[in-house]
Amino acid sequence: MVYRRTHQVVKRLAARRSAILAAAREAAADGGMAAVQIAPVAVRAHVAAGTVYRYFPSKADLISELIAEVSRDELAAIRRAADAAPGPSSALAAAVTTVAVHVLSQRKLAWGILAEPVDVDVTASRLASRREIAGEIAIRIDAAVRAGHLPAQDTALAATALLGALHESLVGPLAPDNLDDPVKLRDAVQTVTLLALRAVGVMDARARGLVVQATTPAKALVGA
Amino acid sequence: MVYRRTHQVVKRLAARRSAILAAAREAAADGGMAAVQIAPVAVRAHVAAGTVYRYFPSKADLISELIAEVSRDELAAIRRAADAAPGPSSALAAAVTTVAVHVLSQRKLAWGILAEPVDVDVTASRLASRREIAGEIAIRIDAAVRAGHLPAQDTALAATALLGALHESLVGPLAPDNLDDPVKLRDAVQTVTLLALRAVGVMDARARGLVVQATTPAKALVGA
DNA sequence: GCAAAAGCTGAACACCTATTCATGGCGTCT
DNA sequence: AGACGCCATGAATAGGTGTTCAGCTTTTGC
Repeated sequence: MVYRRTHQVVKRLAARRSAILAAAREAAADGGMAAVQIAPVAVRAHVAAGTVYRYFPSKADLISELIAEVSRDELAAIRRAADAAPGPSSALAAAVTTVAVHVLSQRKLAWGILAEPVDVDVTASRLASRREIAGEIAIRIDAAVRAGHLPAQDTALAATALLGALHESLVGPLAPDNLDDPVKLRDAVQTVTLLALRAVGVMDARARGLVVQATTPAKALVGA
Repeated sequence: MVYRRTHQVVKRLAARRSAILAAAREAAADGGMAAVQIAPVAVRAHVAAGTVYRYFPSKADLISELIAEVSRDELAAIRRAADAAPGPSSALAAAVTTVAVHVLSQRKLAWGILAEPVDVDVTASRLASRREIAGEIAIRIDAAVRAGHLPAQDTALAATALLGALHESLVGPLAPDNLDDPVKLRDAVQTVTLLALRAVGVMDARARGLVVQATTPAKALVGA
């Protein structure tokens, strides 16, 4: 063998791969999943269309990785927020709020990751993504239940329902469209968080709504 | 003019149109929206592919009407159930239960109507469908609020969130897949109804969960 | 029965984007 | 410096499905 990948090359390859993924993410954040087409993404990443296929076997794989990546970031943010909370109930509230703020900060991207029609099959990665997030929420609900703050319940189902409520009301087609106003945005987050927490049995949810103020402002979360 | 539509012909045309819509509905109930393709639908309706275009300008229109039709049926069922209830809270519970039972009875169809990726743009009719159903739920929430059974709240947002919770947990990708068992089915309906009612502030929701027993059994609702 | 008009047919077309692959360029090792 | 081979290119290809339309069938009114 007269050719071996040098460290420099490996780094360049990795960078290019990241660039392609980043380009896909930008495209999705910009115009939804519909905008994630091979040719435009390639242009964004400053490579040729064929090059994309040297890094991803197919468009489905590209989008799947995109979903996985966003999902990982989201999960990390949720954990960070929840772990920083003083108790199980606050942790749950923080987790819910984090999801709400994130999806609102990146509506198009969230819609694309969650539910937007795509011409390739990405059900598997979407399922995995939802499972991860729902699982994390379920864990937090469970903790609150064990701490005696919530009634016993089917935590998995409850977590799924919570996410459904958040997504539908904040990024779904019926979501209010005037959420650019920061005040209304915060109101929406608070209202939905309140609903979600009451759904699982929190009684003093209104008081906990204040945790919204304690979390990192939306701006800082946009990039995460 | 030596040709005028006779009553008989008008009836035949209407019948054919219905047949095509029915075929589309069957296809959707059978294999989701992905199965609603012009050629197969035409076969099911016993017409040629071209004939479909004599009744619907495009596939998007066909699917839009399908969505509208199912939505109308759903709305009627919700109203019927809610109006039969003795009071505002029961009406709300009945409405929620009806939605839950219906989507569970026709998972594939519901998924297709609500969220399944489609290759044509049906956002408008989906939006209208959601708006109608959510509006009806909002009305029922509002009635309960006015009766003093629920705290004041943004009823439109609450209704949207409720539907999101129902849909995600019952027909979404994370929905339990063993809901063929009638017992588990009823459990799921009851659990999700409980969650939904608590979300809007019902305190004695557990007791109201019993309304599930009072509603028409799933079997009778399948065709509706 | 016949001409005119509407309805129906289904094979051919059109369109759109993911995917391929022959070609050229660049990095690596002796 | 030179030869070898990986990497990148992007125009051409492929494939599938919605849509069209010229010809055929059915219905109507006389």
